[in-house]
Amino acid sequence: MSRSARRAPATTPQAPSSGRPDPGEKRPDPGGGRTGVSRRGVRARLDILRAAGGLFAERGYRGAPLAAVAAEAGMTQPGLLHHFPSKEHLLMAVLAERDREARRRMRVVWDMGGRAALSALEDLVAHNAETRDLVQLFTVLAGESVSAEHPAHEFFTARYAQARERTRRVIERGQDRGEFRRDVDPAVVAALLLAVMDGLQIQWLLDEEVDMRAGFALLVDLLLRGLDETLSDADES
Amino acid sequence: MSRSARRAPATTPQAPSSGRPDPGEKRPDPGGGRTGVSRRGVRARLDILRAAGGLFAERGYRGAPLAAVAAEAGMTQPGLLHHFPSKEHLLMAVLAERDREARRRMRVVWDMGGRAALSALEDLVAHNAETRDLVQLFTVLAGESVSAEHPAHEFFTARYAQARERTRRVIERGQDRGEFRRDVDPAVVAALLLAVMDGLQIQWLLDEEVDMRAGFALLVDLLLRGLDETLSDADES
DNA sequence: GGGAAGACTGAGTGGACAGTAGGTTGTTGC
DNA sequence: GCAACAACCTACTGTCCACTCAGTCTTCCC
Repeated sequence: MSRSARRAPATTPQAPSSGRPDPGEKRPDPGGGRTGVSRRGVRARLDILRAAGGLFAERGYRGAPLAAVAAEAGMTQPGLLHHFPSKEHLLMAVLAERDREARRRMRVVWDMGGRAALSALEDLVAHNAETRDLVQLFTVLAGESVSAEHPAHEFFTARYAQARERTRRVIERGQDRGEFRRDVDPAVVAALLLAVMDGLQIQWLLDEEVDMRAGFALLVDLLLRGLDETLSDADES
Repeated sequence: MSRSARRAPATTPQAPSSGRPDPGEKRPDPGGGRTGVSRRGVRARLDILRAAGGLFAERGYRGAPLAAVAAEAGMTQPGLLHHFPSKEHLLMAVLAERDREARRRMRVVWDMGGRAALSALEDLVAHNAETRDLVQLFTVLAGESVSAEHPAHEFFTARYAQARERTRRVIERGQDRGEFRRDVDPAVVAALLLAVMDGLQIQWLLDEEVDMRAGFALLVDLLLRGLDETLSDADES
């Protein structure tokens, strides 16, 4: 009778790995046996995901009751649970959905390398400063999920590990091209870049006066100066 | 009959501003009327604050039931509520307590200026890497409290504002001494420094492999190079 | 247009949890 | 040692909330 006796909602963001069809993914052809999701259902799922994204961002996962999400989506709470078998499944679906959007934007950066990637990252930060909802969702949930038993803990652990890995490769590519000095650890630069983005987001969310763009631009400027291959003076005090 | 009809626990961290004596603050002399806190009570309060600090760090404020805190402190839940009239009061007391410790460490940095302060900050980061509990408490609660209606929202807003302001002055002092270039905004540098500390903490808490010290050292190195008064070449591409 | 599956609703259930009431035990100043 | 108050405890209340059940309405393929 324990709470976690039901089917676990899968730590990987893509799908709750249950027998149900992947939510939000419209099946192109139901085939023969009239099984799947109706057009109305697809719409309802999108409404729920949108509502959940907003409320989780505003109040956090634990602070947002399912009934509030359902009301925001224009239905009752059991109605919502028809589409997502549990609150945890809903959370993972929201993360998968929003993560897809975030990754699409990051791909622009990851596909480049060196200096170009850094200025693409600056553009991303500028874009983030316009989309408070998405930023707040990930910041609030990342903070909440530092606790080991939070349902999104493993999601964020994996997400950060991957982001660091890909960003590290971006820096390495810059080194390979001779744009950056080789005596700094690309992994450390990657962690630093991600840290600045997150840290500035927290401050910005708490106080809109904080200028994320200026802060990140300063870091990029410092990196471009400090990592410049041509200026490698060896002054180690 | 609303939940918030009871006495609000004060947004400033120092005291719940209620008629009760300031918790955790042993009254030096009860005077005449036999009013105050017994030696046993002082001990109990400290136990509760320690337990609450640990559990709030582990599970977050909303995720940690009062009964669990009480059990950890060796008493029942109503026993705990004898010392702290509500969970919210307890949270503010924990924050006040731990913040005092954190400020004491920051004072070393703030009392200095320029380069010396930056290396003092490095020491602080190194110290943080040894005290996971305190770091996790503030990281988890800061994330949770981004939501506007979180009880600690205003606490963290004020805390960050003050930290930025004091760090800004540290940078300004460096400029006044001629250690740093004057063409960078000290407020932006301050936000950047705090952002890196927070961002690295999140990554480190999710994955201990992340090297906070190396990340912060890199930033300081970049700052020392980039802000060096003597090397002010005016290459603005 | 009939029927089967999907998309719901209203009315619960059970458990977790913050806070209360009122009584009992411990401590301390006189 | 004895008031008086602090420091508890047991038992309870009210509420919130995730989730269930049993049924009704809607969609959509044939």
